[in-house]
Amino acid sequence: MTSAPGQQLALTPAQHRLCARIARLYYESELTQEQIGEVLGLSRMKVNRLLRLAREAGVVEIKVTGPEEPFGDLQHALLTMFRLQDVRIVPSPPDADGLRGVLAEGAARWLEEQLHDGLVVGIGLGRTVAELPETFAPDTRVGCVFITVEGVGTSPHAEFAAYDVASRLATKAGGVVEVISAPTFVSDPVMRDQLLAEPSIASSLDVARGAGLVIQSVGTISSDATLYRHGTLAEDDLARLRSAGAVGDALGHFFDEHGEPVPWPTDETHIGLTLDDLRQLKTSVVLAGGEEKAPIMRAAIRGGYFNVVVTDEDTARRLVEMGP
Amino acid sequence: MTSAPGQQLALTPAQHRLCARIARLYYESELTQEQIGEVLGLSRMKVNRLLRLAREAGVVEIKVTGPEEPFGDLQHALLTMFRLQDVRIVPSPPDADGLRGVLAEGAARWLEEQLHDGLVVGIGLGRTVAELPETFAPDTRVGCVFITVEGVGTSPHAEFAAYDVASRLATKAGGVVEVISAPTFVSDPVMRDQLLAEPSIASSLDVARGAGLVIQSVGTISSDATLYRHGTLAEDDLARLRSAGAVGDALGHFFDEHGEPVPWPTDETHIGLTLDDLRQLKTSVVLAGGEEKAPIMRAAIRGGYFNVVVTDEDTARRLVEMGP
DNA sequence: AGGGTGAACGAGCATTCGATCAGAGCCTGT
DNA sequence: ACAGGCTCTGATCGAATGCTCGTTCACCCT
Repeated sequence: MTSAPGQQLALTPAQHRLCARIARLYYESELTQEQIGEVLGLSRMKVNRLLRLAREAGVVEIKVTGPEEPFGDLQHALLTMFRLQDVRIVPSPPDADGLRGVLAEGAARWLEEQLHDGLVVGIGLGRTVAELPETFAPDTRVGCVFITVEGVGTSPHAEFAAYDVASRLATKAGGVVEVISAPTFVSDPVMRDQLLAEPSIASSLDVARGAGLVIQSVGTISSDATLYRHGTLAEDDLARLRSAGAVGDALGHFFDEHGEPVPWPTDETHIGLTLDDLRQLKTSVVLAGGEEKAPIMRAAIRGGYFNVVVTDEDTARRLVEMGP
Repeated sequence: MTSAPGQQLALTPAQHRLCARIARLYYESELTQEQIGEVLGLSRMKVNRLLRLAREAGVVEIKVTGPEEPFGDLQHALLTMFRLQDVRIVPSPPDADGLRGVLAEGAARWLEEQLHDGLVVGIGLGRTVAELPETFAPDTRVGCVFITVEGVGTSPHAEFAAYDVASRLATKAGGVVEVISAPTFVSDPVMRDQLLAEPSIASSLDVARGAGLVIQSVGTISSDATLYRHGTLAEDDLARLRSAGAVGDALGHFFDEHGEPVPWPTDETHIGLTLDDLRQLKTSVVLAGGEEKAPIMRAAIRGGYFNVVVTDEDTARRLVEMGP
C-alpha cells in the first residue's frame, strides 16, 4: 500500500529532519521545488534529490484508500501484473457447474457500471456471455448500441445466438441492437470476401470495430470447444492446432501461449473482428474462468487482445501464480 | 498531517473506484498521467482532473513522518507562519535567569548539526551568544571559519568580547577564527569610513558578508539594552527611538514593528554588517527569548533579517499568538 | 605523489504537469 | 423553440519537474 518498500535506507537524524521539512513544504504547503530551494537556501536540484530520498526512505507515505473490493489483493496483483484497465473477481462457486452463472452475474454488474450514453457495446459468442442478460439490470436507461462482433448465422445452437443476447441486453438498457447479419464461418474465403463487400455487413463491421467496449470469452482447443462441437473444427484439426502451438482462440482466431497468432485456414472464412481489431479497442473484456481457461486467458492478455478481466477467484489466483 | 481537509466531497462508488485506480497507478506504479490515459482509455487531462479529485476527496493520503521534535506543533506553526528555514525550540526554564543558558545550549546543539567543511560562521554580540561556547562540542573537527560580524574593540565588557566567543568556538570545532579588528562603534562617520577603507578590515567584512551562517540576538530599546548600558545610546535616545517607532535593533541598527529600518545616527558610526547584509545571507539565526524579545523577534523576522529561530517554548508560543 | 573511484553538485535540456480557454452538449426558464 | 447559463471536455502553452552529463572534490589504493 506504500509507494516505498520500507525504510531500508538509514538516514542520519539531520537528513531525516531536512527530508521531512522539504516533504512537508512540498506536499502539505504545496510550494514548488524552486521555492523550497529559496527558503532553505538549497539548489532546486538538491531539493529534488532530497525529495526522492524522502520517498525512498519512507519519510513520506502515500496511501491510496480504495473502496474495499471483494478480492482486493488478487485484483491489484492482476491489474499491475498485466497492466490491465480493470479487473472484476467473483467468488468461485463450490461446483464448477455454477461458474458460468456467477461469472455472467459479475460481468453484468460490471457492465452496468460502464454504460453511458453513446457507448457501443460489442457482444461476442459463448456460453458464459449468453447468460449475461439473465441478471443484467441497469438502473437507468441509456442510449447504447449493442452489436455482435461476429457473424450470427441462423445456427440452431443456442449459444451461438449472439443476436438474441445483444437484443435482450439492448432491451434492458433501453438501447438499440445491431447485428452482423452473416454466418460466423462460411465455407470458403471467396464467399467471405463477397459478404464483407456487402454494404450492410461492412458497415456493421465498422460499427463493431469502433465499439467502445467488447465483451466475450476465449475458447479451448479440445473436444469441449464450442468450435469443435459445432463442427467448425474436425478431430484432427485439434491435434494439429495443438502441435502448431495454439493454446486457445478468441473470435475463432488461434494464438499460442505468448499470444502470438497461429494462422489457420478458418481465419479466412471467419466473419467478424480480427485479433488486430481487438487490440485497437479502447476496452476489451475477457469473461471466462475455470482451470483449463486460465492459460488461455493469460496468453490472450499477453497478446494484448484484452485489457479487462472478469473471472472467478480460483482462476484469478491461477493467473497470478502463472505470472505475466 | 493530511494534504486534504477530509472527505467533504462525496464520490459515487464508480468515481471512487476510478480515482483510487488512477491514484494507485500514479503514486504506486509511478506511471505518467499520459500512460495512465492510454491504459485506461482516458485523455491525459481527464486523468489529471481525476487525480486532483482523488487528492481533494481524500482518496490519497500523503503523510510525512518527521522525527519527533520536542515542540513539533509550535515549530511547525512558526516554520509555516514566517516561512522560516528552520526553528529550534527549547523548554522554557522555570526562572528567567536560566533562559540564556538553555537558549545557548539549544543553539549550540543546532549549530553542531550545521557545521560542514568550508562553512563560514558569523558570530554576533550579545549575552546569550556569549554563552554559546560553554556547551558547544561538535563531534567531528571541521574546517570552519568563525568570524565576528561587528567590530570588536578592546571593550572591557565581557559580552562585547565576540572575538573571544568566536575564538573559543573555532577551537572546539577545529576551525580558524577571523576578526573585524575595529571598535563596534566609532565616534564619527569619517573615522568609520576610514576604517572601512583599511584593507584588513574591508577584507574581514567581505568574509563576514559571505558567511554561510550568522547567529546573533536582537536588542531591546530600554534601559536594559546592551547598547544603552554601554553608553552607545543616551537616555533620551531611547525615548526618541521609541517615538520614531523603533522596537528593537539587530547589529546596532533599529527597525520598527514591521521590520522597516528606522535610520539613526549610529548607523553611520557602526562597523559591521548592515541589515541589508543580513537579508542577503543564506542562513541568519536569531537566538533570543523572553517576553520583551518576542515582538522584536517578530519585527526582525518580518524585515527578513532572519530565517532561522532558536528560542524557548514560551517565546515561541507568543510569536505564534502574535501572528505573522 | 599520483592516479583512480565514486559521490555530490548544478547547468542545461527533454519530459511531464497543470492553468487557461474555447467549444460542445445539457439543463432550465421564459 | 431558443437564449442563456452551466458543466464537461480536450487543445494549447507556460511552468514545473526529473534526467543526463560534465565537473569538482574527497578519499583511497597503488
